[in-house]
Amino acid sequence: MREGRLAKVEAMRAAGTEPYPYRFERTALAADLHARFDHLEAGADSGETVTVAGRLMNVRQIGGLSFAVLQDGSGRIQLFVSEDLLGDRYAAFGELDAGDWVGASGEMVTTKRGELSVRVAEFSLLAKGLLPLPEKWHGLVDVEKRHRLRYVDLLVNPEARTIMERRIATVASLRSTLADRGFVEVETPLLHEIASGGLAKPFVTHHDALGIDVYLRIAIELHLKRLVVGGIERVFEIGRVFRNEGVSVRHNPEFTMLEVYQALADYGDMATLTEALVSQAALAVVGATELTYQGKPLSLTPPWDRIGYFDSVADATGEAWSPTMSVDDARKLAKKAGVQVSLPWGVGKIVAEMFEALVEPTLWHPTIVMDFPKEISPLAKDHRTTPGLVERFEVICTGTELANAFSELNDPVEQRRRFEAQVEARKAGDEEAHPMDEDFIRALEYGLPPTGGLGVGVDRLVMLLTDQSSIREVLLFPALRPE
RNA sequence: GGGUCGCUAGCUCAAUUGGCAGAGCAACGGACUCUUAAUCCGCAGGUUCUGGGUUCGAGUCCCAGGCGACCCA
Repeated sequence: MREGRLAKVEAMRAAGTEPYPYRFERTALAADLHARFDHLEAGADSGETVTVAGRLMNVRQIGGLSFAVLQDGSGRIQLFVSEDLLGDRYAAFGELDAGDWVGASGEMVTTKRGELSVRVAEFSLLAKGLLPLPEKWHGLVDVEKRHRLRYVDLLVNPEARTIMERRIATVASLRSTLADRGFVEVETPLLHEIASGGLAKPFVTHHDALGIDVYLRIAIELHLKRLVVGGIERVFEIGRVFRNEGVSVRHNPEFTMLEVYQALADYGDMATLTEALVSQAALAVVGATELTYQGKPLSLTPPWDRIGYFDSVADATGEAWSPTMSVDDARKLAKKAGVQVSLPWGVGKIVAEMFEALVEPTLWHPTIVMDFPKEISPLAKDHRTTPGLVERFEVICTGTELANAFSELNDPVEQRRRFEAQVEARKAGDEEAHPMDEDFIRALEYGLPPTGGLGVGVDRLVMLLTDQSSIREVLLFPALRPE
C-alpha cells in the first residue's frame, strides 16, 4: 500500500505537480463554517465561497459524485465533489487517499440530505500520506499502539483530543487563579548540581565543558525559595521534574509539578489556596466541583476535610500513636498491624509507612492531612505547638497524593541540622535522603521571610478532571520501553 | 518485584481436540450523480512478537526472552 502511494508521488512529480507544496491560504475552519451555516436548509446554496484545508478522513465515490470528510484543527466539514463542476480534474480527486492533507475552495452549500458541504471548485494536495489511517469505525484501540502512535490516536480518537484540551484548560486555570492573586511565573534550572528539594532518586547526566555530573531536578522547591529571599514574594513555576523510578499507572519518570511560594503565609494559607486552585480548575474544565471519578462520586467542593497525620493512623489502628511515643512502641504496633519496618527507622518513618499502608488508600474525597512527622520532612518548619511534628500537609484524593505543602523552614541553623540528619540517613543507606545544600543555607542566612509553599501534581489533577485512571492517558507521550 | 491475561494482514478481530491461517474495514480493479461506517461485483494481502523444543504435523502444547494491559506488593 505504501509502495502504491509512493508511486503516486512519483507520478505527480513526473506530471509537474509537487505533492509536498510550501504553503496554502485557508480562509475558514470547519467549526466556524458549522457555526455560520448550519441553519441552511437542505439543498440550499449560501452564495459564499470559502477555502478550507485539512486531512482527508474518508472518501465516498458514487460515480460522477464524491463526498469526502475533511478534518482540520477545529472539526470536520464535508467536501461535495462533482464531475460536472470539476471536469477533467475530477479524476485527479479520485487519486487522493484517506490520510492526505488537502486544500479545497468552493461555495458553501447543503446537500439534498442536508449535510453542510464545500462544493469543490478547486482543490490541491497539500501533503501525501503514505501510511493508511486505522480502520474507520473501530479506530485505533490497542493501548500500546495508541501511546506509541499518539499522533494517529489524536487524529482518529476524539477522546484523546478531549483529554489534551482538558489538560491545556487545567494548566491555564492554574495560571489564571495564581495571576489573580498576584503570583508571578518564573523558570528555574532543570539541571541541578545537587538533587535537592525532595526525597527521590535522580537522573544523572554530565556537563562536558564544566567537567561535572549534574542531575535532572527532582523538585523545583529550593530555587523558588531563593527567589522569595530575593524579594519575589509571590512566585510559582509549572514545569517538569524527573524521578528515576519505574513506570506504572500512577508514575511516569518525568511529570509536571506546580510549585507556589508566598511570603508572609503559612501552611494554613496554602490549604485554602490549594482548595481554590483545584476547585477553580474543576469549574473551568468540567463546569462543576461535584464529579464522577471511575464510576464513583468525587466532591472537590471546598472546604475539604482536615485530619491529623498521627490521629489518622491512630484511628485506623485503634492504637495510641503519637509523636512522643517510643520507637520500640511504634515498632511493636507496626508489627501488630502487619506493616514491615526497617531497623534504622524512627517513629516518624514508621508512622509514615503505617499511613501509606492503612490510611492513604482509604481517602477518596480530597482530604487535608495535617502535621507530618519531622523525620520525613527536612524542609518544613517545626510545628508551632507540638514537638516532633512539622507544619506540613498533604492532600490525599482517590487514595493518592495530590498536593504537598509546608510552612517553609526559614531558620538557617535549624535547616543545617536537618540536612546533617539527612546526610546521616544517606550514610545509613537511605538512597532518597536529602543531600547537604550549602548554597541554599547561605540563601536562608540572608533571610527568608515566613513563607508558605505548595506543590501540586498537575498530571494527577488532570487525571481527576478527565476521569482517567492511568497517568499515561493524560501524557501526550508517556514513557515506554523501546520498541 | 510477584501474579493473571494478551501479542494473528495497515486497523479491528476469528481460527473446534494439535490437522489446508480467515472475515470486516483500508488497499487494488470495476459499476454507480446526494453519500454519512455508502452499496454492489472482482482481486490481492501473513516472519501468527522473537528464539528454541515436543510432534507425522504447532497460531494452538512446553521452555526462554521481548513488549503491553490488569491486579497485588
